[in-house]
Amino acid sequence: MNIYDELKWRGLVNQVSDEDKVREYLATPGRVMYCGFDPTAESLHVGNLVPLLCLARMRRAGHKPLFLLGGATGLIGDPSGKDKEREFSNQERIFAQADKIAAQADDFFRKTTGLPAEVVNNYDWTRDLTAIELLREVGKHFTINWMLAKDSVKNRIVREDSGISYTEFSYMILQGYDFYRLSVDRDCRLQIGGSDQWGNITAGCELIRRKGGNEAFALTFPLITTASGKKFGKSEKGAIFLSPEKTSPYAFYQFWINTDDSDVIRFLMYFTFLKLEDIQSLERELAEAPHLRVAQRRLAEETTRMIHGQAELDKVLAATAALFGKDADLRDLDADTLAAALESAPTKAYPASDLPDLPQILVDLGLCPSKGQARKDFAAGAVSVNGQRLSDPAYMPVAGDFIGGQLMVLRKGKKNYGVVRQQA
RNA sequence: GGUGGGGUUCCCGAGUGGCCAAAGGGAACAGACUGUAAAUCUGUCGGCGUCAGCCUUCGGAGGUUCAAAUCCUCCCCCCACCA
Repeated sequence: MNIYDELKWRGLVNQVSDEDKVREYLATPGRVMYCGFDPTAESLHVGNLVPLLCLARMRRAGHKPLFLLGGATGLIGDPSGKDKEREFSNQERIFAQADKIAAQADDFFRKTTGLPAEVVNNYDWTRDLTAIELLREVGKHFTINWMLAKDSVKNRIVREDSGISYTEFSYMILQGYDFYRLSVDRDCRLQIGGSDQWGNITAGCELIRRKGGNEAFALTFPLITTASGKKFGKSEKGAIFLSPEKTSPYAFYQFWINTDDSDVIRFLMYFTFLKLEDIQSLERELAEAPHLRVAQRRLAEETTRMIHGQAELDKVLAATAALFGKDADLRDLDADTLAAALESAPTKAYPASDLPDLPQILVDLGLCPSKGQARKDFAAGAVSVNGQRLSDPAYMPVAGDFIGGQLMVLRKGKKNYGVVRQQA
């Protein structure tokens, strides 16, 4: 099947500049396409997964996707989808973040396609561009009238309270120039991106056309939403990052396994490489036995393996079985298994002789924001020690509460764990 | 520059001298029910606390008062209309 049609049944096509021509373009293997990522953080997050995966899908379909790192555009600030002008962050920081993201992209491509990522950085061709060159070679091809009509600009001009700086206003020109350069240097004729990138992408198509190059195409993905209308990709604790340093594999897996029934089938299409018939069979299982959560498990496994690898997934599954399994009595487990299961849970060590009270420990572990709240949580029956609910905040743990003489497992709510260790 | 309207606890938004840690809604957290889902119901929702109370908060700085988010003065910021 043409990769374009696969994107289509997965529900990943929001807008295309020319459906027939894009399909035709993608019908021949070895085609080049790109998607840009501005290094505005030190790690990509699950919100970047759709475009990232799409590049991998392209390669798996025999094409040559480019991962464009926005070293230059990251210094400017994309107004798309933002209702306010943003602060600059300094250049060193952007570049350091760019290095991390490049490494992350590389890791992702090796895991999903077996080959390293092909990373290009727009700073490389923007760095030496003079203002005169930019204005003569690029600026001349854009009319202000046309630029003002773009949603990203219009939305900001309409707002009396924010406006848009000339810097951010110019962002689309730089991104357009990227596309132009890649079309000339790499014969890249397709740019993909989130739905908010439509204006920026078509700016590139327009520039390429006006400068007399090949016709170029735009394709955007839909905005990923959840059935409940919440923003996708945020947990209570904030964004879910792909970097294990910022979001542990355990937390990553938990994010996916908690997906709503009403979202999970869609997400399997967006975020996995599973075939349509496999997803349909999961859909049937979900309908027949929702409590088994087969679809959610599969989604969490596929995504965790994709990002963190099989070895990390195995550890996460062991931890999950220990903490949420049917007959998981924490006391039956040996301390080592438990320690491994709770590897990513917050841990605190105290001298055996000088243990603070439990509310203080909950605060230290970050499970409760304050001691007052911790006491309220005790009163509400939200706290358990080694799997046993405990309602007395004044309870002082004894030696026997430390499994294997080493660790005590605290839980607040249904799924917030912390580990207390005894210091010798 | 002129005139008018504003800045309240995470967000929206009431409150115009004591009954205000401040209505209501949202978000969030927890409990019940479940399936580590959704919906629903219940509770909590500034900090500390031996739950009596203490401390901090209503743009900022002063002042009036026994007592201020509420009154006065100055300052900062935002919005609307006019120039």
